Amino acid sequence: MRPNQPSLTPAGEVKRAQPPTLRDVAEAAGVHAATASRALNPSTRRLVSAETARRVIKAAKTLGYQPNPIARSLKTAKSSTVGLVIPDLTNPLFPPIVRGIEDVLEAEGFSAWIVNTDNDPERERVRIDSLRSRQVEGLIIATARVDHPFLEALHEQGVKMVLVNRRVENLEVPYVTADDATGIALAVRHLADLGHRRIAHLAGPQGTSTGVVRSRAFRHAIRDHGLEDDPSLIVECARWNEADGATAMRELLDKDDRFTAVVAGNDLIALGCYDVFAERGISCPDEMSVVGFNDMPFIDKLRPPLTTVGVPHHDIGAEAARMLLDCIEEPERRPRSLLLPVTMVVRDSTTHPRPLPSP
Amino acid sequence: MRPNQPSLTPAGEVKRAQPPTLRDVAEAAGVHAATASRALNPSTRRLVSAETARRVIKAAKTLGYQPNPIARSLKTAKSSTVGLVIPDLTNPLFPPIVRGIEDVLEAEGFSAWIVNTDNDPERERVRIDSLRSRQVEGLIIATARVDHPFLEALHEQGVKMVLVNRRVENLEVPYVTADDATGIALAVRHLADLGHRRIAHLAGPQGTSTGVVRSRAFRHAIRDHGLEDDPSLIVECARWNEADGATAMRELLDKDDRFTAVVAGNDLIALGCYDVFAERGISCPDEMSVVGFNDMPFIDKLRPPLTTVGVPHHDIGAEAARMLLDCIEEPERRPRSLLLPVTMVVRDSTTHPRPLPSP
DNA sequence: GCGTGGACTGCAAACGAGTGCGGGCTATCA
DNA sequence: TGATAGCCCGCACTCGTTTGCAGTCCACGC
Repeated sequence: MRPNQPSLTPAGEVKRAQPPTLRDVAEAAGVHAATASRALNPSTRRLVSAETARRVIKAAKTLGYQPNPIARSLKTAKSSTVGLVIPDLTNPLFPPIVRGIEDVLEAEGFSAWIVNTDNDPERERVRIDSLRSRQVEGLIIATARVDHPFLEALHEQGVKMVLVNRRVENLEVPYVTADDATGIALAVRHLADLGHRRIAHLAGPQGTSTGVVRSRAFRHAIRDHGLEDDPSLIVECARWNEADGATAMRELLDKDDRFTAVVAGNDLIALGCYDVFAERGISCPDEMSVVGFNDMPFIDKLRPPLTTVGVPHHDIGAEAARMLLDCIEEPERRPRSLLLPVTMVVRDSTTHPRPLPSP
Repeated sequence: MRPNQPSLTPAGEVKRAQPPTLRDVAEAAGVHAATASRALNPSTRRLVSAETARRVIKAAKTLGYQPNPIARSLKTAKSSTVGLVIPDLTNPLFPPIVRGIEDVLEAEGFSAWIVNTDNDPERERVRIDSLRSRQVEGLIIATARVDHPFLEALHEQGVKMVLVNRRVENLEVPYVTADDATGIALAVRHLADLGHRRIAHLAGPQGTSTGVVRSRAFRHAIRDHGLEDDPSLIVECARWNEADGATAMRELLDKDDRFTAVVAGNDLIALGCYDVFAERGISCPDEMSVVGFNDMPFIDKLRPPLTTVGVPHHDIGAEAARMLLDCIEEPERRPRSLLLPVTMVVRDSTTHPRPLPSP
């Protein structure tokens, strides 16, 4: 039945190609499987004598015994596994976060199942259900929207989770995000220092907390610096990508030609601006300054290198993972969230505004 | 003991918060668990009467029954899981491949464990061991080197695997790669057509099949077009990244200033060239043309947009996954490999050579 | 009327590890 | 010497599912 049948030794016993099991170890050490189990598990080792523990451990090592995590999970109802829910892995924002998460999980003996939702709620539901049926012990979620009933339902069912990059309104769930408000304030100050007075904002989707926080911070910063406070200078992008960034930029240019700088909701939206500049022959930064957000990999290689707000992606992932592990270990702890510091990364997409042509 | 204790109904029975099990379904349908199992599994459903199958399925649906994959794996020794071994997820080459893999796996009810090796052999060994102990049914490997004893050992132990982007010498293991040789031939022809006669090559590491195949194809193409065949124009990069690409480019420029174009082993190496151009005030493409390889995301946004060889990353992943599933389903089939077609993507980093300054 | 066969279904034993419980042994003390 | 406590260790069951085997029931044919 099995492709490679167990071969018979001359003595007639079956030589198993299968990896050794706990019983094999026990037998080799001359003890019962239960004893072997206790000897191998540090937290129960005190229940066996030092001598037998030593024998069992040695036998395990010589046999190359590896505990079967599936059997262990079945018995303990713990999987040492968490789910990681992101919109799309090919968005360069996420790989560094994922690495941060995995680096922490790995150190604790955990692993992550990654699922992509493509921002489709139905797909998200299906994929999360599948994660839960795989007995994940918690979820790290990067797809949260401001109003997200499904996540609320999960939370009420007691599913442990941590949000990254996003928050959900009225939901007592820990989150880890960059300090978006400060980042935007830094960006606006940078432009104001350069002399810009009329600054536009291509806001991210207002269905995401990130979009809301950043655009609110933008309005505050404009007022704090006494800059031109014109609501029509704020346009919302439907999604966080280049195409929608370009669309918003075109809309903005069509109705107003007097602003000299743009704060983009994130780097991809800034990329969309670049596309429109190319279309319309606008030179950046001479005619228009742009600031992005995130400092994505390779964004420094663009034409021109993008001035942006640097975000500690790896740390965001790492902190989120650590926080989720904390929640798993002590379920009674109350949620604690984290805002990670950002930095202003000045490159070549921003400069002094060109004096307006005299009329 | 358990944090949320099972609550008691007025009747005194225990209301379990736990998800329903197969026995619950069986009980609800008035049959034995074995029968329920057969009814729920399409391939054994013919063993039970249509009527009971209907009852069981209905009961499962009303209870919201989800089979426990852990218990199933323990019994069947199949995990519906494969391992995916890559050097580093933050290399933009991999996310599209990963998506291709997951799209196929998901459709077949499989999932992937992703591990990053950072090209460290020891780390690779540990991570693959951990995958195996998690009972993965096969591996997709993107970290293969030309000489890779560990992979050979795995293969001899009967571990099913598929290589992506790479091959291993003398190893009968299926692989899926881009048609590297044709890609390089296209790149050289493109430069030859533009009038370049003296073309350099920043080869990838010769410890990887990709590096070997591409540099061999480069030498062939140079001869086929009757171009200047100077071995000193080929420099090997230690790794496939920007820093090593830049190092190689500096070395090349220091010893020869008469070549007018470079074929980079991949896009990241080409990025390294860009850095050196900036350092030394060389203008691209006016003074030096560059061709990359892979057509990474966002590489079209560079200064200047990179001419490169387009590779169907998503398809590579998808085909590799399909191939692995085939190997799992019919272990006796002989290995079959795949070379996927590439395309020439001409952008602005290549142009006619500038006539050499008259002496 | 009895044997035969086919169609279902239940029983019980697995898969590999973890764990409450009890039994055996030794040491200690009266 | 006998009772007791304490330390180790093994027995047996459990997690949820699959599956070989055996049994039941009914219909059919000789």
